[in-house]
Amino acid sequence: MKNQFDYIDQQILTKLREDARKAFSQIAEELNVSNSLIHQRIKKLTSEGVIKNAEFVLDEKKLGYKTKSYTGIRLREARFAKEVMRELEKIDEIVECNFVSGNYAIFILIFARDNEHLQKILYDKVHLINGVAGTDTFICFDTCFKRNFVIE
Amino acid sequence: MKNQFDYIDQQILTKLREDARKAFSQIAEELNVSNSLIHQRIKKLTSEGVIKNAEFVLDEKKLGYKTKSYTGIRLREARFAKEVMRELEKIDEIVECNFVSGNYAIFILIFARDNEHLQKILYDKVHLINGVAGTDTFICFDTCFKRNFVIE
DNA sequence: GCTGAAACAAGTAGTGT
DNA sequence: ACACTACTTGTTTCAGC
Repeated sequence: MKNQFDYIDQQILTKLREDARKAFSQIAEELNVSNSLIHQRIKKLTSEGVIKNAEFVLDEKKLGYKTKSYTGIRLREARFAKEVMRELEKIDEIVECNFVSGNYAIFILIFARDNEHLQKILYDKVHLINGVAGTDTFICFDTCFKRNFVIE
Repeated sequence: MKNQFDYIDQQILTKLREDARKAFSQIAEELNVSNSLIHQRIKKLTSEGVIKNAEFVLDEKKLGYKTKSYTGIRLREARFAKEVMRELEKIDEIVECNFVSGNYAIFILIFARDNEHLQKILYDKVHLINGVAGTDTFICFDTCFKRNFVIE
């Protein structure tokens, strides 16, 4: 099964994923096509939702978030999931929230200033949410690597 | 304790994190400062490593990755960690790898085409790495939210 | 540490094949 | 589905305050 994306689409996505500020005109030059073709393709890919947005990636440690943790949440009863999720969304330090299979109902990613701050988030906020039975926290000592998936 | 970043830095980071293609000149206008000041600040923030890079965010599902999973890896002996990590890095579908505290030594994020593909990655690749005792996989049914941390 | 002007490069839209 | 042209806008550098 092949994707609905041709070589030009694939190249555009690859190049812009590496550098969102890359000039469209330069991509055109590298692919030996016109400026406006690149424009049209990007417009198409954006309207299709393949391109979601463009963002600057910032260093969270340099901005004061030294403690990163993955935390699994156990629920008292499975039916609390949505309600708990809505409460979790109110906590700014929780930057990602997933419904998952397995031991935990919900799996979250937390960026805290330090370990003490993380403890406060867990004890004074997450644990007080109605329906939360308990949490298991995996503190991230080091992100060995982080990269993009392959576009085929 | 305050950050070493003033209002202009903070605004630049916030605006560019929301939209990496935003014109620097427009940021200048919004903040009522000169064009070149924005340039100088961005240069400074980039050289300091606060700004890491700029990337387009793509929809992984539309590009064929339907199954996302968080997977914890248990090691036969803790000292295998680095070696195992280097082997994990060779598997393209593993897009993030962390050393963590708790039950698992290593925690990874996998983007697979479907459940069958995920199974192959785990059984035919991860489980064959020397030092890996076992894995626990949390398949992500839904990412309820994903957002940026607050810049203060 | 910041501005302003000027030269250059890129983005955008319309037209034509 | 693509290229060409003309017009608008943004980027970048540097002299000067």
